[in-house]
Parts: sequence; structure tokens; C-alpha cells
Amino acid sequence: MDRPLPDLSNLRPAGSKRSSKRDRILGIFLRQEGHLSADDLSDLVHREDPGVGRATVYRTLQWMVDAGIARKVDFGEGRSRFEPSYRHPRHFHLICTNCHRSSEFLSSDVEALMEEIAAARSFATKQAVVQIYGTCEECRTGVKTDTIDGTTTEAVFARDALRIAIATERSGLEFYTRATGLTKDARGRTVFQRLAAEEREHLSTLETRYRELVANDPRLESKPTFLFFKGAASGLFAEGAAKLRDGVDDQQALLIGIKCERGSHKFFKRYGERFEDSEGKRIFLEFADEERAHLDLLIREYRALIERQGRSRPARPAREAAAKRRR
Amino acid sequence: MDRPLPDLSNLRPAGSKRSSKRDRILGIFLRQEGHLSADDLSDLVHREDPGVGRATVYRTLQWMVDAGIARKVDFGEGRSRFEPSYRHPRHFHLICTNCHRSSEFLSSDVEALMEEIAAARSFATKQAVVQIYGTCEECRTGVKTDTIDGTTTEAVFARDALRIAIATERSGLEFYTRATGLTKDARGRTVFQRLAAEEREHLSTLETRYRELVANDPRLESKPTFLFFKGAASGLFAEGAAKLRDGVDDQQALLIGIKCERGSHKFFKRYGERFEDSEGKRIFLEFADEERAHLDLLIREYRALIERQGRSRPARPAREAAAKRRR
DNA sequence: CTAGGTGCAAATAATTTGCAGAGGC
DNA sequence: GCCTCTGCAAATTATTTGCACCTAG
Repeated sequence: MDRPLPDLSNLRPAGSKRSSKRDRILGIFLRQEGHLSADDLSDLVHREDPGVGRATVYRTLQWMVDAGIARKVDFGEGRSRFEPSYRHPRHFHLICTNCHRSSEFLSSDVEALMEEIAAARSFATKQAVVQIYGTCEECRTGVKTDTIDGTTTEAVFARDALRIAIATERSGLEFYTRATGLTKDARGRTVFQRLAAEEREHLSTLETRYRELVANDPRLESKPTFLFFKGAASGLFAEGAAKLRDGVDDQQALLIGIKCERGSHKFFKRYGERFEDSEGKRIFLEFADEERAHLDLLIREYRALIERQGRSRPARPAREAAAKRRR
Repeated sequence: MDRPLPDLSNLRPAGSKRSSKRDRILGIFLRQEGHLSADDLSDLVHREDPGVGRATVYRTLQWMVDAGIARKVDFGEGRSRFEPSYRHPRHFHLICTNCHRSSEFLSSDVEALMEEIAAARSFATKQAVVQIYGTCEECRTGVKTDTIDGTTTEAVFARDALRIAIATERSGLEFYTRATGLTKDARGRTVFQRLAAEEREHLSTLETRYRELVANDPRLESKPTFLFFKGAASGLFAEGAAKLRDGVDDQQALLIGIKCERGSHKFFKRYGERFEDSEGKRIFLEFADEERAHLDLLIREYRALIERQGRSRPARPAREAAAKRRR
């Protein structure tokens, strides 16, 4: 279970020096999993090098937080804990008040709601803390359960990112397949066909990647969900496909496709951007690019259709909206 | 702005005694607004009665938390703060890292998501903490804004409860009005008519109550939203009304109505129950009862319709489901 | 009378700081 | 050589506890 350790050799916050002690503390910190308190870390360091003072550990932790290597978390125990942020997405916590272990999760839905609330209060959010206190399954039933700890978060996050991307692709594929069948205009049909083919191809790429990831660590598949998302993106296409069923003309079909791709692009971009470098981040960002390409294709096609039809009235707002989203 | 102070004379957690000091500390605590630290409170108490030791303040605060009079909150400052829980619903916080003030909010949507997440991890939730750290409007723009503090939370909560109830009633009224127009069966029409009439009546009751509340404190109306809900309940009826527009038969209309009332009842009940005694709580619980009555009426009518039609097949599952929700 | 409640001072516990010496650049 | 880092011990801050005394029930 050795994690690739980051190359932090160039990491040096403003006006700070390297030092062997600091390097050692950092190394030990990154090698640990879970949430260490300053004292925990100090003890660990002492075991390897008794000549390191507690104050230095505190100072180094502060430095790590400033440098973005670590994050301070507070579980209301009257002391701070620290977690590495390298390749470790920002997340929320479920905290067992019985065994004092914590398990991590992320919810795009909760984040979206918090953003809305902050916006409603004109509050500029810097950071959000979500902590659910209670009793974990193991403490209640005695049955050992697969957990997500600091060591596995990254892999589980990548797994969930892939799952979401795959679900979205599937949903998109169905949408475009259906749209192809419905479109009357030959040119429009070609576009939908092309998009369907692309989705199919990406889908198989993603599925292969998923299989590889799981093959790497077979326990991965049974780990609980880390990223909760409630179909934020994949739901869009399902909704779009449902609308197609109600019967729409070519122009409407394109508009629905545009809406889906735009929403999807936005979701994946936003999610990809908020993470530290990680596989999951890369999956989201790559996927966002693809959705973006589809979106551009659809918009181009939509404009062409409008021109051919001479129905330019609805074109203007759509183009403006598209331009706005882009800035 | 004097708040009615609670009658806590009988308040006495297991094996505890009255004492004049404790009463004095409690009184001062309840008279304050905002989130006091133990030291803040200790200083306040000293001003009135210098003969009270800091330790007693700490002990009394602990006692208040045990007795459910106060709640401990931790804003990551390295010390605890306390807020009164009497007539003060559990809530979440927006915390300004600049002026160190905090403002309160509640989101049924966030809570619902957290419940789902906890359930997915088989985690028994005891308490949830949601804190949004950032910069408040006033600190950014310099413009004073209406805020919600400990003193006003209860009134704002009541206002929001009424607003939600009113929105739901409006939405329900529209639903039943439309359903009345659509129903072919005379008896079914009577039921919808009756429900529409009831909604209209309740609506005017609620609106009167809202006007009274606002008349009591004119600043109330401009206070920011405390309870965010995203149409959790009122959205149901809008959805139902949309379905009616697609054309449904009497039986389906009843089923849609049942679904709406059930969702609405559940929402208001759940919300009402989670609060300490307060106007908002009462509004929610009364409203839940009303929705419940409507639900029963609709279910009764649905059964009668099924019997008359001799189409008993779908009746069974619907009744069972209804029975299940009831336990 | 007796189980709590209370003040005071001392104890803990987590974290910070002053200072003199060590070490990176 | 200068500026930062480091250890150590002392200081600070929030909170708890021991103990002798006090008070409500």
C-alpha cells in the first residue's frame, strides 16, 4: 500500500529555508494515514529522532498548512488534527463519537446548496466544514466494514469519478442514439450520429480505465462511496432523453443537447478544478474537455440549422448565453 | 427587543440542586445574544456579582449543556462558545473570518442529503455541523446589513415557516382547483372542491398570521432567509399540477394528490419535530396535521373510487404503502 | 444531615514564545 | 555572514480538578 510520495523538494513558502529536521517531520507526516494531532506526530518523530523538540513539530505543522501541504481539521476534541492535502481532495467527515475514527466523503450536492446559501447571504465563502457526528457501523454492529482512510481516498475518489463519468457517458449515449432516430434533417442526424459514436468510444475508454483501476486494487470496488452526486450530471441527459420522447423538432433536440452538455461540462470542470492533483481530478478535467467539445459541436450545428431555416429569432439569446458561460 | 425568558424553575437535570449563583449565571446567559465563550460569560457575571468564580461558570455551562438549555459550538478558535437552545432551533453557521461574527441558517435540503449519506454509510447520526467560513457582506462592502442573531432567530424562523406553509398552500390550492376542473366523476369533483375550499381558507388564516407577525416587528420582513428549503414541499404540488396538465383520469389525479399530501405532511412533520418549542415549530406541526387530514380524505376517496370501479388490483399496494408510512 | 454546589488555587493540556545557539544559502 | 531554524524552558490560554467550606432540600 505504498503511496507515491510527492516531490516537495521545491516546495518552499515565502522566505523559508530547508532543514533536515523539517524534512524529516514532513516525511513522517506524509507517510502516516489518518488525522494526526500535533502530539501524535511529535511522538512519531521522537521515535526516529529524539532530538526534535515539540515546538519544532508545531512550527513545522504551521508551515505545512501555510505551504498547502497539510490541512488543519478540528473535530471538537479541544486540539487540532492535521491531514495531508497532497493528492487528497478537500472533503467532509463522518466522525464516530465512540471509536473516534473519521471517515471521509464529498457531496457535490451539499456543496452546491452551500454555495447557493452563501450567495443568498452575499457571503464570500473561503472554506466549508461539514461534520456528521454519530456512531459508525462497526461500533454498532461489531462487523468490520471497509473504510476509506487517508491512504485510500485518492483511489476511491478516482473510482467514483470514473463511475460518474461512465454513468454520464451511458446516459449521453442513450440520448444521442434516441436523437439520431428522431431527427428528420439529414445533416442534424449526422451530427447526433457522430456524437453517439464518440460517446460510445469514450465510454469504452472509461470502462477500460475503470477495469484497470479496480484490477490494481481489488478491494477498491467494495469500498463505500466517497463522492455523492445524485446524478448531478448524468441526470441531465436522462431528463433530456425523456423530453425527446415527448416529441420535439430538430431544433429543440439540439437545444436540449446543448443544455445537457453545458451542464455536464460545468459540473465536471467545477469538480475537477477544486481538487489537488490526483487521478480523480484528471478524470474530471479530461471529461469536462470532451463535454466541451461536444457542446461546441452542438452549438455550431445549432447556428447552422438556424441559418438554414431562417429562424433567427431564438438564435440570438442562445448565442449570447453561450458566450456568457464561456468567459 | 426583550425576549420572553423561559420558565426554567422546574428545570433540574438528574441529581442537581438549585442555587442562587447558578440561577444568576443562567439568567445572564439567557439575556445575552450571540455566541458567548466561557470567559465572556464569566466577565459578564463578575460585573454583576464579583463573588463568582470562573470554575463555577464553567461548571454551570456544562450543566446547561447537559440540561439542554445551552449548546456548545466550536468555531475553531481554540475555545468553545455557547448558545442558548431554548426557543432556538438547531442550525448551521456562516462564520466571518474577518469580524468573527456568525450568522445562522438552516437548510432542509442539506439535512436531507446528509441523512442520505449517513444512511449509505450505515452511520447513526447524532448531530451535524455545517460551517461556512468566509467574509460577510458587511466586511466586504462596508454596508450594514440586516442580520440574524440569537435574538431574532426565532421570529425569522417563524416567518420562514409561514412563508413555506403559504407557498405550499398556494401551490396546493392551484392543484386542487385544476383537479376540480378536470375530474369527470361527480363525487371525485366534490372531494377536490372541498379540498380546494379548505386550502383557500387555511391560506387566508396563514396570511393573516403572517401579517400579524410582520406587524409585530416591521424589520422582520427584510431579514435574510433563515430556512432554506428549495420548494421541498411546495414544489411537490407544482409538479403534481404539471402532471394534471398532461391529462390524467380521476384515479390518477387522486394518486397524485395523495403523493403530494404525503410528501408535504412528511416534510412539515419532520421539520416541526426537530425544533425546540417555538412559533415556527408550532406552525409546522399544525400544518403537518392539516396535510395529514387532507391525505386521509384523499386515501378514503381513492379507496371508494377503486371499489366503485371494481378495479381493486392497484388498490392493495397503495393501501399498504399508506399503512407503512403511518407507523 | 448530607449530597451537591462553590471559591480558590493548583493541575492539565494544547499551543506559543523568548532566547541563545546551530545551520542553510 | 545573515537570516532562518531549532531546542529548551518558560509563558499563555482554555479548561478541569482537589479540597475545604457552604447551602439547599
